[in-house]
Amino acid sequence: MSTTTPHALGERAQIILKTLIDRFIREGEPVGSRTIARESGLDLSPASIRNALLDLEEQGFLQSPHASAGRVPTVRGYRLFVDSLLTVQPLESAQLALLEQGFVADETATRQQVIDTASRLLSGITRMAGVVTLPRREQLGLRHIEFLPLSGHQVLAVLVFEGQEVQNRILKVERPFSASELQQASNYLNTLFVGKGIQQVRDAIVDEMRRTRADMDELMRAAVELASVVFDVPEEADYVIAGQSNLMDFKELSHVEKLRALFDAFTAKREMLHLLDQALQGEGAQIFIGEESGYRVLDDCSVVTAPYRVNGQVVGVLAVIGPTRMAYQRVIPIVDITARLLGSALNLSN
Amino acid sequence: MSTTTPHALGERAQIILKTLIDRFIREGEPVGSRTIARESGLDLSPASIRNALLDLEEQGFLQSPHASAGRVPTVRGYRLFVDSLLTVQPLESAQLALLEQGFVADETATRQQVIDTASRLLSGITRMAGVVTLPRREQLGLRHIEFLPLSGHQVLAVLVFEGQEVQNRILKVERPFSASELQQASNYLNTLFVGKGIQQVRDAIVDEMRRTRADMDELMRAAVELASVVFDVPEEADYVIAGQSNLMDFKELSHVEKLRALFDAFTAKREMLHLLDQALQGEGAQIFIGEESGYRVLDDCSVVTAPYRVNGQVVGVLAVIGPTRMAYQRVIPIVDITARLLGSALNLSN
DNA sequence: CTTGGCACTCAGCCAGACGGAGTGCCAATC
DNA sequence: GATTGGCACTCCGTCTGGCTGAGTGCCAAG
Repeated sequence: MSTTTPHALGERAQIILKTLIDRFIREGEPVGSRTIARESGLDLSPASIRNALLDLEEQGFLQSPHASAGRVPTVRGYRLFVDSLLTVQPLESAQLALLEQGFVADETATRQQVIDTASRLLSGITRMAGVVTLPRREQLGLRHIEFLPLSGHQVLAVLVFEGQEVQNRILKVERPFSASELQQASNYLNTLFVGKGIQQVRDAIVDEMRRTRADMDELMRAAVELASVVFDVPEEADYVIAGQSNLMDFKELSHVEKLRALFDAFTAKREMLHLLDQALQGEGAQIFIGEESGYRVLDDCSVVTAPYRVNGQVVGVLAVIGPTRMAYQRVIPIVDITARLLGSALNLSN
Repeated sequence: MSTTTPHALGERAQIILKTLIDRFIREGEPVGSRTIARESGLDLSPASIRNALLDLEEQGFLQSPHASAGRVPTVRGYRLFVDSLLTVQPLESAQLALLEQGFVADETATRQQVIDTASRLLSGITRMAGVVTLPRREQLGLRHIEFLPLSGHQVLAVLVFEGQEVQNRILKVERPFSASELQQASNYLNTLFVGKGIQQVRDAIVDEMRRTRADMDELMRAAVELASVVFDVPEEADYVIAGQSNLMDFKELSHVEKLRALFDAFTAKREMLHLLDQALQGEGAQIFIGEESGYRVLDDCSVVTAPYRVNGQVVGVLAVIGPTRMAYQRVIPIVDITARLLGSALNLSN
């Protein structure tokens, strides 16, 4: 809003800003001119640094908590840092090993277990909160559909998707169906739907219903009816979170009220899902710093996200949530690699 | 350990203890003699009260945080209070209505949804944390078993139990089975197992395997093999928790480290499950006060539990977790009634 | 442009003082 | 013998003022 110039910062200013943020991320306390003079490698006196800091503050990259403290990055400062000052560290081999072991090919692992593992690993390695959204079925191909008779007017529908996803739904039906009727219905629907994504299936259902008139027997019509009920249920997005309590250790979040609001948002899920959905759209890793997320509860947090793929399709997002003062250089590659590993762990089972 | 006498407290002492604890539960601050003199209705001077308090302290029902504060109940004091001093309040009708609405008969609700609702209601009404264990399949009768062919060497097993419980498992198999083979296998197993509890099913499997020799064809043998794999998987107990963050508002828990330990215990689940398991054994409502639970993280908490039933069988537990200073008179009936409502909500769908 | 010097600001910490709440004990009273 | 008023004492919480250290902004000299 009050942006005045594109601010192509001079190299000098960039170095100073970078050392300041580096230091602040490491130590968590406002950084003064003397410190920067020592650590920047610039061979300038504190006084000169002070001048530069004053400029940076005027341009909105820094601020001081009070008159005689050092300086602290603003959201704007972090943004610049992340976008162009950051030197992404390669992942430490110990942590890489940890990740790979966590995803070691285990054919018996359920989808849920794999997802849980992913978020636990994220939070464990970063010591912050790890989030993984469940894969959106919308994007997954259907492997199998089956109807089973329960008592009288209840039918159990079983949907099997790519990527370890199995889904059950109990339906009420008008008249009882026998096992063999349901068997036929399942067979019929399988020939129609297998391999398609949910949206395609829906389209196919509409098609079938249109063509229904002449060439279909009553059973097939019933089958399509059932299918239309099953696939009509809108998918509810959801996610798994781990390591919430890690966030309690950061002093910048330790205000009880804020923390509580944050935790509540985690369980309410709605706002969180909105945010993660944005990350789903984008291509690669994405970072939301402080207020950028647009959600009050996240004002003091940053969110580092990366989408993951099954069968080449983006089906979900993982994220690390922590204080704005987080070690972005470290977190970014962690999220990135975990996304890849998770993707292939889910693929593997098709 | 250092119990000296059965301590049949005099009526006088009981009244004083009760008013003190009542007051402390309401206000959360150490209670002094003057307050009790005013509130007990005993028409005694503070000085007399002081004498009585001194006795109660010596007998271990009270303690003072420091020399010139009022007094506070010990675990022992709460115990006595809960066991014999407590006047259980009937549930306010507003809250009763809330509960009943929450469980309004909804045939389409899944087991998971019903359980979630229960724990949310518990936490919502008590403003503390609500916990509900998932129903133990061990106790539930099997309604249906089915095998479905997936690709090549994978078979999907679907188990349907009483009480909305559906369970999927993907199995590896030695040789591919055709759909009709699996159909036959399912039929066969259904005739053997339906209506039985898991343990009975396991027994039946062992039986079948013994009788296998002569009168069974290869397919049936395979069927039993499959079943033995499916039912061999030990059930992992689990629970759902809601309103964790409510606990952050209690000053007695607000020490960050403790709170964090507590939250971690909630997600680690192991110790919690142990405790809840004890409650499963007992008959009715059960209360663990402070250290009575035997788990360090719960030292400053009390847990009020009640088991719930499906088909007359106890299959799970619900609990409210809060600070030792909680309104037991209010919480006990809430947990109790919720248990009943949850039980019938789950029953209803068989 | 850079630098040393300087006055100034401000948070954090310590020490001391004070008031309030509540106690334990004792001697007087019913 | 239980009950009570009186009293000295303890201890917490809060407020105060003073001090220190860190860091600043500005200015004038290099």
